Amino acid sequence: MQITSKFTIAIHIITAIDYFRDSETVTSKFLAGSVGANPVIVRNVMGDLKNAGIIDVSRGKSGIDLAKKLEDITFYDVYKAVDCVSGEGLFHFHEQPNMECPVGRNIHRVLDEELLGVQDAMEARMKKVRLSDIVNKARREIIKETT
Amino acid sequence: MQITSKFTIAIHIITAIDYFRDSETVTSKFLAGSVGANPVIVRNVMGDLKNAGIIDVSRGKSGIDLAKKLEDITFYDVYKAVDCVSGEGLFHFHEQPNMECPVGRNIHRVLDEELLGVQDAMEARMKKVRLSDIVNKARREIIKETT
DNA sequence: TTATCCTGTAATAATTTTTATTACATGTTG
DNA sequence: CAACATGTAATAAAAATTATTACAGGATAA
Repeated sequence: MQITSKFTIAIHIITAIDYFRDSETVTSKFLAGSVGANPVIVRNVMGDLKNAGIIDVSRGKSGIDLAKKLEDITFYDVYKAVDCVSGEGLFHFHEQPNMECPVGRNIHRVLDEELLGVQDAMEARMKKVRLSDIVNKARREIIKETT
Repeated sequence: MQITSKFTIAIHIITAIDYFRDSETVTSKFLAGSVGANPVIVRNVMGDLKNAGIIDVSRGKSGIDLAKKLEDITFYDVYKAVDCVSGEGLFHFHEQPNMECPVGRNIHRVLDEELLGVQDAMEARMKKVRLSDIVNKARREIIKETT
């Protein structure tokens, strides 16, 4: 299993919004072209990012913009915004342990604490990555191409 | 997305093997009963654990046993054994970023390093959880039930 | 204000991944 | 040899992810 591509799509979108802010009118169609996915997928991710207060979107010809400074957006914010692990947690627990069995009826409670610890460690790391790091790095890479 | 239930099944299996070691002949069918999954699923997980040197399995009536001490088995060992994230990494990258677009053709390279950092943090945490912790806790919970 | 463009969202379908099932060959024990 | 278990392939069922179509409704500009 893997974490949905909605996450990398969201990061891609934010990067593109910033990068093309001055040169293009950024729409879901434009972004879909850059991402290589369907415009509706992009609009759904845009909706998530909008609800999370990360981007500003309005209808009509206005275009899309960032609602926060890149320094103030972390991987974690985006991960939460697109709801990568829903309410279920990072680990999918097998659904029907046998309640007649002493191991079966206790394993869930026993494991949950440790599983959550692992998830917490991942999320803590995500809080340390800022979108400004990503965008800066992308700009450097793009400049490097032309030399 | 979530990490496959093969992982929690594997932990469940190891716990049950240890718990029932003295009182039952532990077979894939027996384990499948405790886990609440198909015996073939259990046998596949058993195969993974066997290949990783975590359990000993033999055909015929011999039963299943642990190949290592519980203190020497970590979440990470099990996670690697059942190949939770295959070769692809924890994050599923959208597959077709547009190579005509400066953002599109650089985003993968730019993100990969940070995504790997997150994955590493998760795996590092998994290396700290020992199966002995789990089994001990399970035994305590089971004893608590009877009081 | 009206034509145009774009977002929001529902409904549906296609694809991929997980999980389950059936079947049987092979090895082991007594 | 008989009884039982694992190993594994082939297949199917179920669930999750991603894509597509369609259209209502807000925003903009002439």
